[in-house]
Amino acid sequence: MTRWTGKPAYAQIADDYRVKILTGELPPDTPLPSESALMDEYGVSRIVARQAVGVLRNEGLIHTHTGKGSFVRSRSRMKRVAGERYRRRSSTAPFAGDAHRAGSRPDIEAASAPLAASLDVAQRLAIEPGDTVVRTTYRFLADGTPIQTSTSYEPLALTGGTPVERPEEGPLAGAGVIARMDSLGIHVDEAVETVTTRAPLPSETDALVIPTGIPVLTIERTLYAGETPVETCDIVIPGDRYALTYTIPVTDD
Amino acid sequence: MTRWTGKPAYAQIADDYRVKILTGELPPDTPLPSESALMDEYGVSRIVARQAVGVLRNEGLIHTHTGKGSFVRSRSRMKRVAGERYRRRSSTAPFAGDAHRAGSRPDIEAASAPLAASLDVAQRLAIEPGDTVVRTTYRFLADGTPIQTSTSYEPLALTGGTPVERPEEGPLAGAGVIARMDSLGIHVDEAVETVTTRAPLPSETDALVIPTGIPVLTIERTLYAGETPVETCDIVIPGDRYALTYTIPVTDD
DNA sequence: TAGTGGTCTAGACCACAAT
DNA sequence: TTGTGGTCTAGACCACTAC
Repeated sequence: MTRWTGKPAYAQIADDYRVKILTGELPPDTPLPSESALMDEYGVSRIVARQAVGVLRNEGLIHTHTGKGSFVRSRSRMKRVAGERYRRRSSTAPFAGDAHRAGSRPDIEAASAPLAASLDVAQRLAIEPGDTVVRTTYRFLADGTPIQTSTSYEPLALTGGTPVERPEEGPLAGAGVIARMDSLGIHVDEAVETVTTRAPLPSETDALVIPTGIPVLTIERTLYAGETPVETCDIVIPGDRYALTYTIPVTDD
Repeated sequence: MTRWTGKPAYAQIADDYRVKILTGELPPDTPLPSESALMDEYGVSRIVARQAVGVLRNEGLIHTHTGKGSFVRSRSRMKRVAGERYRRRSSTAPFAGDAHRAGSRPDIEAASAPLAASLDVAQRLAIEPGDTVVRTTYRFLADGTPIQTSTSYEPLALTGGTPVERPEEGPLAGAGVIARMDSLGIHVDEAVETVTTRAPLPSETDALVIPTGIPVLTIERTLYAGETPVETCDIVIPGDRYALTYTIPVTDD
């Protein structure tokens, strides 16, 4: 590493290979040079070679497997179209539709329990903190690999004592919130989604099998029947496997 | 580091401080122990202490400054509400409104030039590859700090020879695409946005001053007048400074 | 001047994968 | 058995910051 271009050695090595990956000179699944090969090629110590590889891994451009090597990541994204998700008459939950369109076999794990609403959840549902809500945690899988988690909260005041009190049980199990609420005469007519991104929590890394360097998309979604919030949930999806599409009407003000 | 819990030392140290940060035990701007303090506390070498700090930095939980130390990052997000952005009669570009609502002083840099449409841009605008488009690159700043870049493409066939051919010049400079198109009798009535997340490119890190470990949100947006796309653009925003809100009507299908 | 983080060298042992 | 990446030690020099 004799030439000095104002950047540290590891950054220059990372830059070189980033260009090769992004231009397609190194297509997906191509192996990168081993750490010792990089040491020879650039005349640096192993730490520096590793650091360069680490940068690319943290950018999500490559993945590494011990004993095998580093490989260019392939990027393909499932499309989640908000407008298609929220249809009153669909008989299955929106996720199943997404998966079918992508040619994947969907699977949903769900478990629910009542609990007292936290301050945050109470605000989102326009109820009092401490009021009872039914919390349901979901994990969605496509072809056996987990691809989305969701934690949903519904006021027990709406569903308590009805056949649809628990989303994963009863006659409308797996049918989706909108259909279940419809069966109670509650007609959801609006969904509000707030999208953010961040690094995954360790628990999310486990639950969703997220490789190092991949951020997650988080969606805070609240469903409204008129002015009344009837469900709110937190959705977490791996950022490299999904694209979210929204259609917004342009109004006259 | 005598106790062994199945995780490498650096991961355990990172876990300890991640918990302290996420639970609020270490509030924003709190300094973390220095590397040598971590070496003493856990009985590890400097490399390991640094690695632990590096994990937290890559997760966006802390930021480090040479000669000063590591500090818990403060997280506050600007809200970008899609429904409020797309109003035909607003006199300023949507970004200025976002900024004003957040109490920030907005500033917009823009530069445009004609060029031949790439395959991708041509598909998005439903024109032929090679057709001339006007490309405008924007950089949006709030209180002097860059907060969003955008690269916009408009078919020259729509705007060529009119006073609004270049977005940053003419009578409607800074008024936004929708107003400019309106002045030509082209009435935008729909926006389609596709949101993804990824690590920033080096150029984006520079242009947006993105700290290590922060992903970006990318929005591919196309504006339609009826069935006709009239503008498409690629928006890049730092993932830690924005939340995107969308309102979706629930239809009967 | 002392302390901080940023970079780097030269080793070492381990688990895993391919042969 | 050989090569790979994963972890770790014990040093070193530098630039920047605070005092």
